[in-house]
Amino acid sequence: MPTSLDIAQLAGVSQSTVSRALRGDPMVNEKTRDRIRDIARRLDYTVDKNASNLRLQQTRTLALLFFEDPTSDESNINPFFLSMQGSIARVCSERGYDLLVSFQQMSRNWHAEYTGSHKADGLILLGYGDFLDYRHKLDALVQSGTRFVRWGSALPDRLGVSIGSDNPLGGRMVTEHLVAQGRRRIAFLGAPEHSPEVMERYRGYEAALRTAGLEIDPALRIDAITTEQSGHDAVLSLLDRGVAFDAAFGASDLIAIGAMRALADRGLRVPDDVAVVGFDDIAMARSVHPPLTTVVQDTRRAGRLLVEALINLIEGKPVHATRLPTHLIVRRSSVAAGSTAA
Amino acid sequence: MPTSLDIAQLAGVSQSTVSRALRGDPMVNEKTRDRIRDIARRLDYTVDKNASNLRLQQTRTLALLFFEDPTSDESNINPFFLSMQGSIARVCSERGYDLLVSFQQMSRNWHAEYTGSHKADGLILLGYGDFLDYRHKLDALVQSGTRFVRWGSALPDRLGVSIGSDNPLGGRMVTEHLVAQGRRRIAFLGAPEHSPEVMERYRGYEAALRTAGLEIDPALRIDAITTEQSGHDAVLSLLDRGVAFDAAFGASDLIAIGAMRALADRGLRVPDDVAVVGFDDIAMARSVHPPLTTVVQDTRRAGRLLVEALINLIEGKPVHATRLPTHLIVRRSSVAAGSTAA
DNA sequence: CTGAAAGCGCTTACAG
DNA sequence: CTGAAAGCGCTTACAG
Repeated sequence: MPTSLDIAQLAGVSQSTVSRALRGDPMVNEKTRDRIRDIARRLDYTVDKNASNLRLQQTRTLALLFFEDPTSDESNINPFFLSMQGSIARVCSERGYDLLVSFQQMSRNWHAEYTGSHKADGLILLGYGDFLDYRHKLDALVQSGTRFVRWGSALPDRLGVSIGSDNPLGGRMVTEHLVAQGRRRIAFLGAPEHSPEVMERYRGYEAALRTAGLEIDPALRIDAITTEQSGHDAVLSLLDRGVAFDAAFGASDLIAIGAMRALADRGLRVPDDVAVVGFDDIAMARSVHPPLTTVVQDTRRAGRLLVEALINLIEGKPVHATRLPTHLIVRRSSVAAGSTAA
Repeated sequence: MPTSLDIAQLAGVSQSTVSRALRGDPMVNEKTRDRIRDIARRLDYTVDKNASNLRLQQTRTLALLFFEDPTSDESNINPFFLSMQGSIARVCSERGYDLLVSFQQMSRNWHAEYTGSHKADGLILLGYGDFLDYRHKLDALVQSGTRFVRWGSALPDRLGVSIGSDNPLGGRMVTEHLVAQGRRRIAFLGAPEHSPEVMERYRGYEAALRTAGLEIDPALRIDAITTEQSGHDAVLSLLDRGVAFDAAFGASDLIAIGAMRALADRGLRVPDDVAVVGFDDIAMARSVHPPLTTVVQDTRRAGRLLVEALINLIEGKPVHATRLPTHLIVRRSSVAAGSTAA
């Protein structure tokens, strides 16, 4: 690999001048600069990032950390998070940053591993299992002065900057829609205690039921983590307990899709016997049968905001938590054929 | 951030000794080593990667480059490639490598950008648009001595190391299956000229037809790139041309899923009127209606092989192209209710 | 077993 | 406008 010294020798100037010319320093003579750049191009020269990063004390790299649900054995990343990666990667390259991607366990020391070692200037945190563990890790990150942003519900400032959807509104819209469809016994499939976002969705659900004058029956709430299997199991256990319900609100699309499978397994028709709604609008929501009504989160915008917030943080600019609008997209899983409502 | 010099001062030793102790050099006294490690842990010290990489002339980082189809406007990465990322990331971390991820245009100079600049020790190439452009880029990479592996069909050695599925076999299995279902006019949706993998699948299709004594009708072959839209359009144009067919083999699941939509739009039943088969087994293949018969490629193993081959290349060990076994998974999209065959 | 020193390839304040 | 020099934080050959 050629170095700036090689270029300097060929151009008959000092290595300092090469460095200046290549960085576009206006002080260098235009002719000299052009000559140097020509030679650099000819030799296919690129600045050694390790050397320049070391000198500049930066990395121009962001680390995207996905968290696996510890309870699932596999690389079970919710496709919803994966769909954000495209936009994150695009905005990073737009802003001249590289993106390091890693699937993480909660046990690792993210600060030491990424920012402490100067592999990255900051972290983007996506997805997580149980929030109790996660909270400790966030606290530690704040302690160590690590720059990070995360996708989630906006929590007290000390846990860092978060970008997230308007989950309470989403939960309310889903529930109001189901009520408008004439549903009265709406099951909630999700684990509010283990995730603030799910808690917000649940609060929206409760609020809508209350407004509609419907009972909030604890028997209708059942834990589920974000996997099809878990949604499937949740429905089976409701049925086995003999709990009557005419609708199911899955805290995520994966849960809702698993729920639809379980209903089909037991010979129940969606939406005629049970209307089903999810949350996320992953690609599969459109393609399942019947297509799934769900809450759309703007992953494109989310990715952009995450990256831009993190870069602002790194550059010492002010940053605040942001809540993104959501909207309901009604598909067939929640609208019975004979239904009068849209 | 503490440096090794800070540790040295606290431990009352030289900075060299700290470096040796932390790297586990057996020459340092055990007690000294333990003391140094204790202090390092207490200060939350981590080796500066820029400094150590510069000194060692390596990066311990691999770059995963996804190629977007230039004809599609959006971050339209085939989910099949995304599903490989999980396994790639896992194996990287297992082997102590970091993973840089980027969505690339064909126009960029990957060598200069990643390996030349010492951001990565090697490249993993996944997905691409037109092979003609791609081939030039691969040639250039070989010229520059860049270490890289790619997912694709095994081509002549000068284009680098490739890991890919047994596409000819996959194409044959699909076609034999359709023939066994009594189908005689099997459309092929894909662009063999623009992708060696698709060409291999097409060859398998031709071979199976020939063995079955069926005609190879050029009218049944229609170009499509790997998007639902393109599969959709391909079927519409076949229908509009009045080409009769009782089965469609999509060169990818996305194409096949788009084809199913187009058939539904035109009031044709799958599989009764037209049997449909895809290739890849993306998650959506299971969830579409009817579920899609397809060829399973082992993405887990593929990811592992890609990473391990690249690391071997980097370490100067011998590496060879590998072809992975595939198998057909039969779902309802290809088996009519009254069908006698399995 | 340990330390002093060189050097990886840059960037930039300082001097001219 | 340009060059000589310092220094970013490591690793390791060399000397003891």
